[in-house]
Amino acid sequence: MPGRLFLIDGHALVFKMYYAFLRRPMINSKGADTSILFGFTKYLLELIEREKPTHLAVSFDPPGGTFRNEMYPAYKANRPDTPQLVIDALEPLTEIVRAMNIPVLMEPGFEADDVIGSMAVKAAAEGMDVYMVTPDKDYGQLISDHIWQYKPGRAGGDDEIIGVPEICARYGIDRPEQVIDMLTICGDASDNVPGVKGIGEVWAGKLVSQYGTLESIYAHIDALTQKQRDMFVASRPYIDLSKKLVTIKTDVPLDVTLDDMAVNMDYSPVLADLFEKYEFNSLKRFISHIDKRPMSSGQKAPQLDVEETSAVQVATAVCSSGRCAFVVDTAGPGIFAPVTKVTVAALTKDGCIAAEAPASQFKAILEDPTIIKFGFDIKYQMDVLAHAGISIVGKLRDVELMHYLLDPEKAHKLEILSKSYLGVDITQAPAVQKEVSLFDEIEEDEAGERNRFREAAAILLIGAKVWTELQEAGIVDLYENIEEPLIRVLSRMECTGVKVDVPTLMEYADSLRAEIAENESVVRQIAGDPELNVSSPKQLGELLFEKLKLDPKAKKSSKGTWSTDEDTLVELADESPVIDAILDFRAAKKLLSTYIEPFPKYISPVTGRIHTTFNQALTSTGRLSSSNPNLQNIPIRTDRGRYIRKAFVAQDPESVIVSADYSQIELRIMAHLCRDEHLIHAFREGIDVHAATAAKIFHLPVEAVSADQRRIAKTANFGIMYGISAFGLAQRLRIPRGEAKKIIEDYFASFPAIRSFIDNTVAAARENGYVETLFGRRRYIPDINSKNMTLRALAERNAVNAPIQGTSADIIKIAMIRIDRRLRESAFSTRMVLQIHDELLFEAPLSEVEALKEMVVSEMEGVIKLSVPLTVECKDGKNWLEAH
DNA sequence: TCTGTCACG
DNA sequence: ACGTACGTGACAGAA
Repeated sequence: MPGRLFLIDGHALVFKMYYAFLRRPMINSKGADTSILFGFTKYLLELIEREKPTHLAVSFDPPGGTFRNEMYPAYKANRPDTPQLVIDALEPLTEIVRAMNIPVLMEPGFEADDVIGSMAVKAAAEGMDVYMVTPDKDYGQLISDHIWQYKPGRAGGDDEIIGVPEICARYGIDRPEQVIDMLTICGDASDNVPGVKGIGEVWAGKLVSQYGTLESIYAHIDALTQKQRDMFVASRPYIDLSKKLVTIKTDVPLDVTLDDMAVNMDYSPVLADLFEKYEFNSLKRFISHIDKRPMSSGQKAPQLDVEETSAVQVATAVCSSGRCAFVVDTAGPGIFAPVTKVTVAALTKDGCIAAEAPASQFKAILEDPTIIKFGFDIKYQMDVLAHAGISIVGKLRDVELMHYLLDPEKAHKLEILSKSYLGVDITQAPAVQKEVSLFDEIEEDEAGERNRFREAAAILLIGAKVWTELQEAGIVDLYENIEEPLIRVLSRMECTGVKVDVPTLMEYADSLRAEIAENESVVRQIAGDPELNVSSPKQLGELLFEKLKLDPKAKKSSKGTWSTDEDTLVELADESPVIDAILDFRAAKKLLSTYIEPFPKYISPVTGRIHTTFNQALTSTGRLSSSNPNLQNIPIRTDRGRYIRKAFVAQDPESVIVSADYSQIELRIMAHLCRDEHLIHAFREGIDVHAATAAKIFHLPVEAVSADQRRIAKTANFGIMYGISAFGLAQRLRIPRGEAKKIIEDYFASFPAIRSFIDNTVAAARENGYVETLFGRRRYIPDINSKNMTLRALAERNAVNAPIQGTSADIIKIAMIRIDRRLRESAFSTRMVLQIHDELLFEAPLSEVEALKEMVVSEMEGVIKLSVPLTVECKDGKNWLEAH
């Protein structure tokens, strides 16, 4: 019978999982250690998915001794005691394996080796391809044309398949059976198998290869060197015993047939119950096809029972369980809105209870460092509670943020999570109003619809599940070391705000308005239409390409409308003076309508400052974003735009703005990730990296690189990180496509490591379904296998870019956390006010500037040691413009 | 609400 | 033959 039989050495795999999780075990919500169960089960499910076995069995060592102990009492005698965790895992594991319709092979008196060996030989004789899944080298002796050893890889590494050629090469022998002679000679300290003392693997291999068998070595013992002869003779009395001990039996009588081992993925509903019990949330996808069955044993209809009770009772339950969920209600939007009430939920042995009360009644709980707080968008709640004189102390488990780490591109709304994690509809709007500007009208009507009790309970229950998923994904560290502490840092920054000088803005507004009016009239005049709306792309398109008949080569965009973006217009600049007028109009209008006019309304009457919102659970790559208003896109690239930055000032004449920014951080990260020696060298030596790139691709000495060549190299460097195409590069550099193609070819020829980094990263995305940053932050790339070439190409660019952009985001987040801590511990008055992806902005008293700069630079540069240095530029000035 | 445009890293 | 550099947010007009 043809097919693929996988025989799993259960004990070996259990021990592997025991050690894999030793440093950071998985603890479920009941406090039970599920590391081994989870690791083992996940390995099985992935093995089935990846290798598609037709037949499968797991073998465990039986309790009690085996025939080897009878013939040699010292066998495995000096093994350390089996860890309790391993012992405890065996029975539940057997239950899981059985629920997966996989037979458990166990024969009293024989080890798993013997059972697997016997089954392997038997099945191979019947025409199966057999894979013995084990890391144990003893199995090498069983390998044949139809039997392989399938060696599980170390964490993250690939599994290794060892066949006849590999095993022979490994020891330098001719036939796999000689592994027995090898093992006999070498002995096995951990099993107490004596072997020939003084002979190691190298000599054993040579001798076995030369003489064929152990017996033949003894037959030719006179041909050995004196030393070797002595060693073999000394071992003679017990060498036969050793050989018996290391020889795996292949004739154990077994009842199990091939049919019994046929893979049957129609799993028992019991399995779903077990996954529920152990909280294997991330494994449910493997059994989703059975999950849908109605009314499997013990499954309840989805519901969310919350008993509404008194604050005192809830407080008691919180203290005894050590955890709670909380939801804050405010009168109106914004971080200065007064807190109206707080709802707290807790678990008791009878279920979930919750109570609402004025914030002050829960102050003790919220400020108790020993209580774990579950919440949703905790940063906002921290902001508003701070103004009510309440701080949130202790561990923070923000359901939104945790879920963001699991898959940043999924929706993180509470009602969606409730549906998917609990099967419960909690009705209406998210737990907390977000992203509403300070002075928008308060939305009425919602209050009656929402149920804070249910929301708080849902947060608590979802929180436990999402937490186990973080453990399963191995990204608890990312949460606890980066995102969780960052919540407090960002909250402080939001509450601090930044001072914007309105008179500076207003003065500028007047000159911009004049410029806008002037250009508007020029355009209207040329158009011969006093009604023309210059801000309307549609009207502009019609003017330029129909009325004025300017080069109509571009008619792109989805709806077939004329494109009038800056690139298009610049191409046409020679053909009509109207173009320059339009461009000037647009530039001035943009500044006025985006960066000047809206700003006064964002100034808080409480602080006189602007308080942006940093969105921590939004981007696909791990960056922050800023909104209401966005302070991460204040102009800098043009002089007239940059002028806006003059309005970002320090609070008083005794203070200044300090700006610190990473130099070329993404390019440095790429250099580190791809280990390209030329790039690394340039950064280590402090050489201008774009010039160095130009020198490589144009085959010139660095001194001979022209400004234009450097510019081209700089564009190419960025392009590479974004997943360049010849078309894109050509367009950006305004050169023919052929030239762009040549540049890209020369680039990859000059930096071959980058080519393979890109290929490897795309391959990893295909293999795992996701890519990750240096700190383990994930981005899933589902389109990597799409048949749609455009989608797939985009997915490949994302796969390459996400680890670079994301690692940079991780690094500056760590810097922020450490700087924030130093600011507080060293009692600086300086406050961190903004983060702009690779730049941090501070407001500092003059007296602190020097100490601050030194501290900030050293913290930012010292976040992590890469193969290239991280360098930071730090300057100060009266305003943001001068601090650059 | 969607689209086009443009500000930033 | 196809589409064409990564990640954001805000504004104005069109629908």
